[in-house]
Amino acid sequence: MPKTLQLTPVETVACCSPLTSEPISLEQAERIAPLVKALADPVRLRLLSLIASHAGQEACVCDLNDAFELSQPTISHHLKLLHGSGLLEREKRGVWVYYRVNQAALGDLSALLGGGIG
Amino acid sequence: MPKTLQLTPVETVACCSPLTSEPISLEQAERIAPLVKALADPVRLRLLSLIASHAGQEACVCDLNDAFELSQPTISHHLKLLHGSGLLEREKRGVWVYYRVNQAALGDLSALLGGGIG
DNA sequence: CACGGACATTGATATCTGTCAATATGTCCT
DNA sequence: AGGACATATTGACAGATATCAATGTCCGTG
Repeated sequence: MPKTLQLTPVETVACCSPLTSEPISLEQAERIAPLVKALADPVRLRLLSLIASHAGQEACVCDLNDAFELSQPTISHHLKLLHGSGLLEREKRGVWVYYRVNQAALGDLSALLGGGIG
Repeated sequence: MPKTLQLTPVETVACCSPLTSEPISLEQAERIAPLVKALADPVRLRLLSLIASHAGQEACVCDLNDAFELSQPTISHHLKLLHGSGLLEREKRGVWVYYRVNQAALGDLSALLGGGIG
């Protein structure tokens, strides 16, 4: 296959002025929405918060599973979504998988909403 | 009916430390998620952006309808969702209805993600 | 090499969501 | 009052999503 330029949703958000400075385009909206959607779930919000505030700013899936009354595949599904959107980074160490928050991604999203400098 | 204390999602978010400072509770997550979900759609992102950057920081529904290739009920549906979540304020003037962005709401959401002071 | 444990994938299902056509509501003008 | 227009509500439907049970994959250990 051709070597197409592949950007994560996060990377495509980073370039944008705040929502409030000028109307965003259809294309921008369609790139940003999946990122926001990745956050728009109570389980994923808690996952992100758990990981971000965990010692070493990272957490093993085993820890996360224990924190919810949900099946292991369900947690795995949410983690995959967060990772796919670029909000979480993934590292496998031995048998365990560790996730950490992509702070820049969260920051960009925050700047998008919060006004910032534009 | 009894005079129960009713908070919009926005009002319940404003109180929270950033996601990254400590693990949010189940209850917090369930209050925050609807607010994020209200943003998690390309049409609603564009609506918000259009209104925020419009002259006078407000826009009439008629203007908004024209900006999309969607039916009038669909736009009305999205506006209702944004208004219900507290992200948009609504004012009827004569036959027209004007929406404006609740900047504080956006700001709170931004702070929730962006770290802030905690 | 076989087993067990950690995590991911698949397939099924119930619920939620975005959309539109049709209709209702409310307001101004004549 | 009646008609025209702006917006909202309802009902229906297709597609997305959250969840689980079952199964697969990968790695370390005995």
